[in-house]
Amino acid sequence: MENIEIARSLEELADLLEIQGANPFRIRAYRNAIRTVSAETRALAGMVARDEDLTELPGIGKDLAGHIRELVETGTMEVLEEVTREVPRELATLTRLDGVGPKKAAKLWKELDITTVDALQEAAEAGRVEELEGFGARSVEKILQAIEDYRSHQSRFLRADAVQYLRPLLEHLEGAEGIHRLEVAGSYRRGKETVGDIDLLAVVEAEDAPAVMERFTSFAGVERVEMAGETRGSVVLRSGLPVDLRLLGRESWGAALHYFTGSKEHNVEIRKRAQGRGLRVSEYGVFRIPDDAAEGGAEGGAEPEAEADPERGERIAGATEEGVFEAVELPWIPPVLRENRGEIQAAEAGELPGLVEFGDIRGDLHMHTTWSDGANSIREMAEACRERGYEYMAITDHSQAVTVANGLTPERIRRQWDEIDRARDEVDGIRILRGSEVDILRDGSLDLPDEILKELDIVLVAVHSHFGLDAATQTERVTRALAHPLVDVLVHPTGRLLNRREPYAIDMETVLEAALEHGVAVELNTNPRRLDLHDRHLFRARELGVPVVASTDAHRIAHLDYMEEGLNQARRGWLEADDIVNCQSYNKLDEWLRRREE
DNA sequence: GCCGTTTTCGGCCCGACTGTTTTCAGTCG
Repeated sequence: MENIEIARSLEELADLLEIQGANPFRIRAYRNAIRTVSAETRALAGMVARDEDLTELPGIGKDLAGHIRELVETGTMEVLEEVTREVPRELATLTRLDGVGPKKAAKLWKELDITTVDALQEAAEAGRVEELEGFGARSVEKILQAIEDYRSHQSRFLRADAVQYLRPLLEHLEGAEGIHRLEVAGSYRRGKETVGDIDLLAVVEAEDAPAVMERFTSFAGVERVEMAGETRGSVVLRSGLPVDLRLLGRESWGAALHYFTGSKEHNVEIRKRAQGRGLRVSEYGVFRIPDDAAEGGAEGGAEPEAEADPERGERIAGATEEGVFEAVELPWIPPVLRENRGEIQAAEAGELPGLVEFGDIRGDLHMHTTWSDGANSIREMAEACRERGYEYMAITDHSQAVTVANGLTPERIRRQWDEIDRARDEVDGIRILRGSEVDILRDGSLDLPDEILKELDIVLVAVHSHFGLDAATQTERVTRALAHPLVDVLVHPTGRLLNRREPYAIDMETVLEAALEHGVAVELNTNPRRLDLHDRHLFRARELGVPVVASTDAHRIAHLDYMEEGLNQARRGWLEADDIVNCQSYNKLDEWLRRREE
């Protein structure tokens, strides 16, 4: 069982418990555990099998360790069975709707016996929902809109797509009177491969705020305005991309940038850390909590806490992000690392990684040409790589089994070598390696004979068929390929296509261990639709010492530019130039490639 | 349900906006 499946079961449990009205702190504990499980790079199932202590993991205590163990061993959890006897399983999906939380879901179910999105839509259209206490005509309107969004836009936006939709809005805002600074925060700034929405921050003078908000909501590309308050506005663009804008003063810029960059998990840790130092961190700044801030229970709940002034206490930081970190005694942490995956501890110990930069890349080792399914010739690709300042490159067309991509037979490969030789003569200043993206056949054998592989400078291997094998078989298939002595790199290791295809079932921990054992590298495929391996597995590869190749899998010249943005994923996996094979000089690369001759 | 340079008991992150409310609950980020 994969960690993601464990997380999913725990999530279902947490959702249902919340609808049931369980202790909110218990729910929070479950949610913390879910984050731990999904962020963990080792397979929990393996830990269970080896009888390792799960309570070592943060947020997992005796009870949750027991639940997870039970889930791994039996496929279910008694505690989940128990809840589902009382609360219908499907009810959790209602809370996926914008504006519907556990309380409303519970009410819909108890009062109207609604458990599915379909039933909710029917009831809402029939006018039954707006009669409920706490609901009204406006709520129903929002629920119907949320249902429509849910059906049309279940997936997140590719970062690369979001960039396109966002650009005109940024230009529209940059021309506005009264905006002193404008920046995109959120998961976009953290370099995530997909974004759910866009968080914009702008510094404005208080008197300019209404006009700026008006300019934002009146942008021609806005399809509808969700809300527009004094400091916060929210719209949906025609592309479906939701965009939030927050207006703030200069003194809060750093605090707000930090706060809205997230991640939520990172922020929670920072706030806890601040609290331990007698400080309060919010999007407005860092404040010293005044001594007279009553601890006491004497208030008897008479005075509503909501009245609290967000600016209370002495402001000690907030204008810059550096200042916010400094207030909690940390160096500035790059946004790509802010996922609460150990960056705070690393920062404290002065051990933040020196993240890889585009300038560190010396070559691209995965690309296609007109020989298989690419659009440009070998020579054109070579010239384009040289223009990008690379020292070396590899031509890696498909092998024969991938017939849809016009894969190369051994005979055609030999002929291709002649053309590579000619390109080597014609294009100066770059080393052209002869390679192949060799198909891993169903049984884990390779699609080309050893006598061909031996004469290649670099051998990539990949799965392009039989995605549906069960995890054990798929893992066995791939690890068998990695054990072949002539293999250099496993490319797009999980096969995922963002928003289109889930990774195939495979135990990546076992695959990475096999790669380490056989001296094989794994790829970070920087195509924005793949970004495969993803950050957690890159992090794990680095931890184990498995080398990584970052490559574009370009099928035309323009795709060579995927490298720059794609490296966000490498940075999110904490990779430094030393961890990446194609950041090494040609001599070092050549040395590594020759290891297989020994 | 988890956790411990305030604590093994009593805490658990902070604030804005909306809608349906006459003072606040729910939801979201």
